[in-house]
Amino acid sequence: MESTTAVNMLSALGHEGRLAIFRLLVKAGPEGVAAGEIARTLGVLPNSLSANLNVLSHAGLIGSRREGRSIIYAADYGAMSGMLGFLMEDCCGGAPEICAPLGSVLARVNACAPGARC
Amino acid sequence: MESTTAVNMLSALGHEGRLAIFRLLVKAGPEGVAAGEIARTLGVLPNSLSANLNVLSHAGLIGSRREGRSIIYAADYGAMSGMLGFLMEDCCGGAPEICAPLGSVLARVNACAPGARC
DNA sequence: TCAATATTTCGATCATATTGGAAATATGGA
DNA sequence: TCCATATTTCCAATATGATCGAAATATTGA
Repeated sequence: MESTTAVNMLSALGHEGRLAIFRLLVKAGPEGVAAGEIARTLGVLPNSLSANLNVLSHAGLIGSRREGRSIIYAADYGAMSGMLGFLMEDCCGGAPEICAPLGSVLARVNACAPGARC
Repeated sequence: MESTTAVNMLSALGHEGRLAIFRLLVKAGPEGVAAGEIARTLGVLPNSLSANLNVLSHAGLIGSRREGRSIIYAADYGAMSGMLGFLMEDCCGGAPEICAPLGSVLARVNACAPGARC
């Protein structure tokens, strides 16, 4: 993963409202949640939500699909995993057994992408 | 972990220079790296580095200790682990076996705190 | 086509973060 | 004490991001 990509993701998440949105979607799973339901759940204005969803989407952290007149947003677990892996790269010099397992586990999270059985 | 804490950490990392500093410290391990060496390695101005180290420090992501006339900075693995755990909380509803292992692994990373054998 | 719901775009104001130069502080050695 | 090294603080210019109201677009059903 490029450093710029990770920076975009992290700065997107470094915002109270966007972090709440993303965590909601992470909990919700690959099926995702409609924008309106997100707005209702978190109690935010629809235009603020739209702007924040746009930031998260451009960062690659979430994806969307239309369903009827709603637009469903879902976390991109693969992207998140890539970002976490980038953050932990060569943790503690790569040698210690304490940090090493992260790599393999993060790789497994990739399987939790939208569309996968999860 | 409080949401505000996680936001501070993520927004601290959502910056090209600070992410580079933090990744350098994550790689370096609990012994840490002197500020001057960080500046030389990354090729940044000492005042910019100082400001960025301050942001990372206030976010709780790194710690510091004086050693002679140098100040040694080191990643706080426990804090990082807490932030990652907060981000992944109840991933995919908590049920799926694909996301669940993250929790246990992140707990183990806590052992990689400064001072621990790592 | 008309009305209702869902979401996005626009535009202005306001606040906050970044940058780089220069000076200030702190430590160690001669 | 004096000097060199290491790091931080101060400052002003610039740029970027957040917020909110209001209007615009898109989809569905009558």
